[in-house]
Formats: sequence, structure tokens, C-alpha cells
Amino acid sequence: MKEKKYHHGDLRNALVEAAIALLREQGAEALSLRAVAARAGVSHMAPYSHFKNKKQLLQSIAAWGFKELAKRMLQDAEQQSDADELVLSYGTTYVTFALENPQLYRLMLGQVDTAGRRNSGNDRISVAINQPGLSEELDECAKRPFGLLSDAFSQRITNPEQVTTQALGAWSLVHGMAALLIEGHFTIPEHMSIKGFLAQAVIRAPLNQPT
Amino acid sequence: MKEKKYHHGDLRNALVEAAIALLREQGAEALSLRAVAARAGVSHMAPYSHFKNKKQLLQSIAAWGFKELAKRMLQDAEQQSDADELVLSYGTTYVTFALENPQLYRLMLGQVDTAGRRNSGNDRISVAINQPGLSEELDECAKRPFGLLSDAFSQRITNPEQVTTQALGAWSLVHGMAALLIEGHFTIPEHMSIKGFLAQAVIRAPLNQPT
DNA sequence: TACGCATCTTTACAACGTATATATACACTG
DNA sequence: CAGTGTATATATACGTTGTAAAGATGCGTA
Repeated sequence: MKEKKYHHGDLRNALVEAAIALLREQGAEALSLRAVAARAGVSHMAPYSHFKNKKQLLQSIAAWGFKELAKRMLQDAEQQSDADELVLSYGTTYVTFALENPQLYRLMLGQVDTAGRRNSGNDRISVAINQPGLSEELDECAKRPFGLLSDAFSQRITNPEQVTTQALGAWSLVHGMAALLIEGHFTIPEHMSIKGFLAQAVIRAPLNQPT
Repeated sequence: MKEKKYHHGDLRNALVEAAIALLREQGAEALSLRAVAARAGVSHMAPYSHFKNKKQLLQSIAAWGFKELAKRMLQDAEQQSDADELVLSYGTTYVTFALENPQLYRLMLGQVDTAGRRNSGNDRISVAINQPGLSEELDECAKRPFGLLSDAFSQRITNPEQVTTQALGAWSLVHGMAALLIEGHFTIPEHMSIKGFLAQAVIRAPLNQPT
């Protein structure tokens, strides 16, 4: 039970939670720094004691999202022993997660114009590895899901370079599918499950002959 | 040679061109309605005579982008007779186009928070088919590239339902790859071409056994 | 010539991110 | 226990944005 005091005590987390709630309930448009602060019950400048700017707050949300995704994938890993099944489960979990949390997923892997007014240059969120100003927290969290996927592929393929390329291909496939689904570019037929659709969508021979 | 007059004469196109130039030169952050108007040499409210709001201007840019992409894909179609080669060419062209025009591509298929202040609800661009407020122009243009891809697949596969699913899978793959590359989540090894990487990235058996 | 209407400008406003300066209260030090 | 430094939160202010509302301009047509 928290009492109202001048010093919040755990404002940083409270802000992240408020932001996540706002994102879920009202979408990205409503996710203004001021709205987040108001929801947390503090002045609109309070967040600046905990985050350098809006971008950094969004990055914390994205990091949280990657942790959640990794959690779900780890559950798959516990249940699936066969590597092939695991890869398909990962993909299904990935797409499902994105569809269940579209706003969050956009924040994680899409780009979001954070609408910064003053800052010159790149004011967009995205986990872009080379991008400057990326928090270490996010950088690390963002790599987890792909790491898991790579591990699964390494159980199916021996050539290490192929492992990476194939895992990147799989990531591209599920990310692209998630993104296109979220943006409404197509829909999965009603009579199909996500898993079934995913399995059918994998491109087949002869395009995938080893080159 | 145009003279300065009160009525511009072709402001609509001038605005779209100015916006495209701004997007290319300064990125999405700089793409404010006011900046576009200034670049076109008109007052910041002039665009409202030709576009309902900022979103509609952005949609026109996106539509132009889809036309350009379709143009390039048609060039592939002229040169490739083999259906398999054509599919791979389409994919390569697609990813190349995205990497050469990252800002434009984001506008086309990513979501862009247009930072509308007043408007309630969904103020994001994206070609989402079900989304309300989508211009017919964009709706139509956005479907062209996928239509071409589907056509190519229909030359390789007989089952019409499989054609769609496979084409969607291919689109997902190249879109995901383009998006992840643009956002910097990974890079193609230097010793590989886009085409080579794409071919290698296609998931192989036994995941792609017909189910 | 006069009028109607599309086009463009002027003015105004609320919301946003954030810079600066200030107030508050907790953790130490003595 | 008193005093003080520092982390935290607030108050105020500014520039930029999208866009609403009302007025100015000039072209096509009656």
C-alpha cells in the first residue's frame, strides 16, 4: 500500500507500467510523455528524473516486451524436444505474441516516430543495433529471442554459417508475417491456425535448393 | 517555367514531390506538413486545399512508392521467363528497393505515427486494408506488388489456395528481411549479394514438408 | 461584367517534448 | 541531533506541430 508522498519511491517502474497500460488501452497515439506522467500521478516533468527523454522510456517498454517474448519462447523450449517442432513452435509463439500485443510489438520492432520537436537527427525508437543512444538494457533483451531461435536451428544444421542465415530467414519470415498481419495487409484464413498457416507459408522447392 | 502566382496551378503534385524530397534528404522526422508547405513555397495551410490532413498526404507518397516498386518488378518480369527465377528476382528487387529507399519504405509498409495532436483515434499511416480512411488510390497501388508476386507463384503451383499462402509467405519473408535490415537488426554478410542471401535464407526441409 | 467557387493566406489554439529554475525530502556527515 | 548535499519532483516557459476558422484572391462561367 503506497501513500502519496513527494518522492514516489518507485516512479521509474510506475512510469513504465503506466506507459504499457496506456499503450494497450489507447494505442501509440495516446502514449505521450505527459499522459504517462499524469497516469502515474506526477507532474509532466517528473519522468525526466528517470529517463533522459521520451525515447528512453519507450526503449524500456520495448525491453520489457522482449523479455516477455523470450519468456514465452522458453516455455516452448520446455515442452518441445524435437528441434523441428521447436522451430515451428517458436514461430507460432512469435506471431501469436505480436498479434496479441500489436502496439507493443510495433514499439519493439517497428519504428515509432516519437514526435520529438526539438531534437535534431534520429529520434526514432527501434532496436537498431548500430543506432546510437540505444540503452544496453534494450540491446541485450532484443537479442534474446533471436538467440533462442538460432540455438534451435543449430540443432538441425551443422554448418554454422547456414545456421545464422537460416535463423535470420526464419526471423524475417515471422517478423514480416506479424507486421503484415498487424497492419492489416492480409489475414489468416479462418479455417487455419497460425501454426498451420506458418507451416504452409514456408517457401518450397525448387527455390530452396542449396545453391 | 512557372511564375509565382496566387494559384499555384499544380500544388498537389508539388506538395507530394516536396514531401518525397524532404523524406529522402532529412528523414521522417523532418517531414512536417509545415516543412512540406514551406518547401513548396506556400503557406502552411495551403496543403489543406488538396489533402484532408497530413495522413492523406503521406498516403499519396506511399502510393507513389508502391507504383515505383511495381515498376521495378515489371522490369524483372520482362527479363525473366522462368517462374522460379522470377520469384527470386522479385524478392531481390523488393529488398533492394526497400534498402535504397528506407524512409519511403517505412512510410509504405511500416507504421508512422503522424503525430496528429487533435485527432482522436487512429492517426497512423499504413496501408492496412481494413483501416478506415484509406484512400482508394493507395489501396489499389498497395496491392499491385503482391499481385505480381502471386502471378509468379501461380506459374509454379497449381493449387490456388497454396498459391496465395506461398505468395504471402514470400511477401512476409522479404518484408521482414527488409524491415529488419532497415532497422539495423542484422546485416547481410559482405561477401554475399542480396539475392544470394535471400536464396540461402529460405527455410529448408524438413520444416517445409507439405502438411 | 458579375458572381460562385476552388484555392491560398492569416490568425489562433491546444498538445507535445523538453530546457531551465526552483522546491522538497531523504541520506549522510559532523 | 543539526546541517547539508543530492536525488527527486514541480513550476514555468518556449518552440514546433497539426489543424480549425475566417478572410483574401482570382479563375471559370453565366
